[in-house]
Amino acid sequence: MEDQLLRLDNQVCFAVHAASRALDGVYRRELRDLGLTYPQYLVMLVLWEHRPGGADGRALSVKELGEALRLDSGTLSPLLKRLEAAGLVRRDRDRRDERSVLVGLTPQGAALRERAGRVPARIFAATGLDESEVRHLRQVLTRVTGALDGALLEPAAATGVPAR
Amino acid sequence: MEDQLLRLDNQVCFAVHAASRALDGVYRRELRDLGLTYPQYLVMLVLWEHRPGGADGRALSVKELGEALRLDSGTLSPLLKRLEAAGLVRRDRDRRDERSVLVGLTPQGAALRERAGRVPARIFAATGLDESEVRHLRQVLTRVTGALDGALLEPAAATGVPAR
DNA sequence: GACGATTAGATTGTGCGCAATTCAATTGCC
DNA sequence: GGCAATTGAATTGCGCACAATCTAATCGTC
Repeated sequence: MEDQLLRLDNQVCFAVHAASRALDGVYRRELRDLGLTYPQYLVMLVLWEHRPGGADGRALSVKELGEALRLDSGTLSPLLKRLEAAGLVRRDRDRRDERSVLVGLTPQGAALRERAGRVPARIFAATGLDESEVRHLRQVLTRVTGALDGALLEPAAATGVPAR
Repeated sequence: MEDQLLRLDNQVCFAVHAASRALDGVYRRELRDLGLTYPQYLVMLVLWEHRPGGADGRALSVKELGEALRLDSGTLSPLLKRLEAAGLVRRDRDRRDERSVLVGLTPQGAALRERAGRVPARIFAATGLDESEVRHLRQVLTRVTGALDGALLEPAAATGVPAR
């Protein structure tokens, strides 16, 4: 019986892993003519979101981007350099705190938003889910991610009863 | 309103992506003293499963492993070489079909199964889910993965109504 | 104001994942 | 039997992800 539970658990972890890769595959196709990968698209989404006006909305530091996307500088630094090389973002040192690098959109980066507009609908259709399932799935996964991140902060063996 | 839905869709995709990485992080810690990464652990799970007896259970080809794990040779070849270098698996050409490589467990690889036994329970605890939630989540994700893989086989723009 | 501690990014190294290509073995067709 | 097409692995190239380390800037404390 315990064996049953454990097998089930393995399957759900694998299911998350496999679903993530399958999503990545569909995004890869849908983003190809935008010249973006899925992680790059995520960065662009955050940037688009934070300048709802058109003008020169406020830029975000690498740290803020990392907090929003749960990524560290080891991932973001090279990714942002690629977006910069593609002409989509600018990276400038913050004059108020020279440790920070502020990431902002170029006109081309801002303009890309419109072309990316149809992507979510295609992905949504490809999942075969309805809206309430999406809502529920998001809620469950967000809770799980929080629990997993919390578990990582604990010693290491805190899976059950506290030490007596 | 539609915009709202699209945002939700972006969120659920990100939730899958983030949950997958969070899971990977917890597995990383739990598998550290086994010397395995999560993908390596998945390969070992498949091998352990396919030789339930103790003896010299049947080996699996790289192709069969790839089908079970949804991975291609570009990922599996170097991964299996690392497992081989670690002394956990053997790789031998199939004498019946010299194109195939059969992957089998070494005694050390088989022995590792026991030490890995406690891992699933720790992961399960870390997710904070109960058994029925796990079951439901697995079912939804498996369905989504199938739908996404199916969508990849279609032309590219088949998001809605078929052409009239 | 000087100095140790902290913080933000960048860099390096390792491994996963996939597309595209290559090569050898096998199969199919004539 | 001979040759083209197919199949199974391996390799190459690129990008993501994370740990560990490094550097420079800033902050705290005295």
